[in-house]
Amino acid sequence: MEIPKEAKLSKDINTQLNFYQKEDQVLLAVDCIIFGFDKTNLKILLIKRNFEPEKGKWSLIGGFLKKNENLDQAATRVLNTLTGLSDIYMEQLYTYSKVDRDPGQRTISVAYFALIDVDSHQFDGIQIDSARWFDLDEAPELIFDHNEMIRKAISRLQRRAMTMPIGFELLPEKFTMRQLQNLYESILDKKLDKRNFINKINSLDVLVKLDEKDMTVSRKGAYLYVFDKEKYEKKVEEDGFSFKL
Amino acid sequence: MEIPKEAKLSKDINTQLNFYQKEDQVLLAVDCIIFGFDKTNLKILLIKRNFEPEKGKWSLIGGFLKKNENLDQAATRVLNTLTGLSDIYMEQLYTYSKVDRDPGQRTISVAYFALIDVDSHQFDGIQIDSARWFDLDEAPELIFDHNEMIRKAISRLQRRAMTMPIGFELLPEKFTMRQLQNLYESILDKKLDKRNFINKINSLDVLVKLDEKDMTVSRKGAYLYVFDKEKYEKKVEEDGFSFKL
DNA sequence: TTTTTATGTGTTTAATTTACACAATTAAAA
DNA sequence: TTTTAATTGTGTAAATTAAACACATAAAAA
Repeated sequence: MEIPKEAKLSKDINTQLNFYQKEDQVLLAVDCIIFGFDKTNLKILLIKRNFEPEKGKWSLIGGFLKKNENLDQAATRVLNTLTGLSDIYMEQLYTYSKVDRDPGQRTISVAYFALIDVDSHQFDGIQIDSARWFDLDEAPELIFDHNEMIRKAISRLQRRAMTMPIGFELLPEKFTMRQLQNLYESILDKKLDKRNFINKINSLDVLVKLDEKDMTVSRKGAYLYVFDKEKYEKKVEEDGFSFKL
Repeated sequence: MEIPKEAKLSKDINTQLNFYQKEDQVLLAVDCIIFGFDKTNLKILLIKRNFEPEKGKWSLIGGFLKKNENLDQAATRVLNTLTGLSDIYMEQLYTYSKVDRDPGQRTISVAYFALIDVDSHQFDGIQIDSARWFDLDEAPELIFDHNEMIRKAISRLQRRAMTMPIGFELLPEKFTMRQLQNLYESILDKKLDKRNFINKINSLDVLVKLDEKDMTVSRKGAYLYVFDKEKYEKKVEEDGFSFKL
């Protein structure tokens, strides 16, 4: 997201709890940390700015809140503009407000993170040369406080993955146990024991094992699973079940 | 699903750049959920609004972000204005942006929560503006989305209390084990086993037991403890210790 | 036929969490 | 002076959960 230099801000400064009309107004941006998983590695989607300031530098995608939408809608719109995708898991992360965070103009940014499955969504948006997937540990230096946003997003994702069934948002509908384990290893950035992982997942009793096998992955093939969302929600509703890995 | 071409994406970005002056600006408020503990119950501090809209209704304290401060500073300032207190634990909670959340004007609000010890801080501030402490389950209907903010704040506080040593922010410097347990029971809204609680706390090895006793609390008296912040931070630093209750 | 490569599967041990009860202290009351 | 009442302070056993650990199977490729 670009921030123009010629900022035009109200000069009014008031004490707390005054009539609204006299208060300072600000630009409110949304920036999206887009996580993707390609069956092996966790990645983030970045764009290269082709405009000033900070032209040529890598950045999160972003945009400004419009008058007639809320922040969730703004984040969804911004994501859709870049990728063409809709129905994507998104979650508000944190609001960044350092006075000079954007050298162009006073801007407050609400960071969101999104989870998408790279392979299932063969959108062309990332083919354009200004957007690219980066492995988490290969992400370049970003503009403003975007690196800080990513760090916080990773940490939030790690926590969420342990306590909510959001990992499936990063996988195709059908996936192998190994892919699921790879995903968690990528998110948590550590190796997991295969048998303990599978035992744990199975004990949660929210996956359905298909008869179908993925034969591309090994000579033997690997059984495919799907996440049974209805079953999960029923368990939450009726038994107060909570997904804990 | 729409798939943007390179040209289309560039155009969007340039449009944004060229017409930045026309980006909508908004009022950015901060609202503070102030938790207090009076050695028995967890409470929140509310004020009765003395201005329109919604004059006369109960509300969180709040104010507007000024252009020369960041959100943390705004929240600190707002809290200080009401209570006269500084050096208070505060944490950003969530940003609320429903289009018509404030009937007066389009306003986005960043919620913060604060933790203070009611008894140690005999501040005069709560006399002004019809401020009052409410037990959590006796809080009245609030304006706008403030009840929703409180629900989220409670849930965040519950999580934080289990994983960070923030409970001590709600207690006087010296406290008894029973007071600490009362605090956790209030926060988590459930009874805890006395012996298990004490064993757990002691196993963390971050409290110092004083020779001093609090004689007001029972005929026998109860030993006073203090949280050894330096020791805690040293453990975190050197051993990667993490506070888990 | 052998090699290669990834899948699929259980048990034992350690660590953590939970359940649970009674003696000690001392002010106040009898 | 003795009894009563209220609250503190303390440990162990059982249950649950987490962690460590190895080999046979399938099937394509060589």
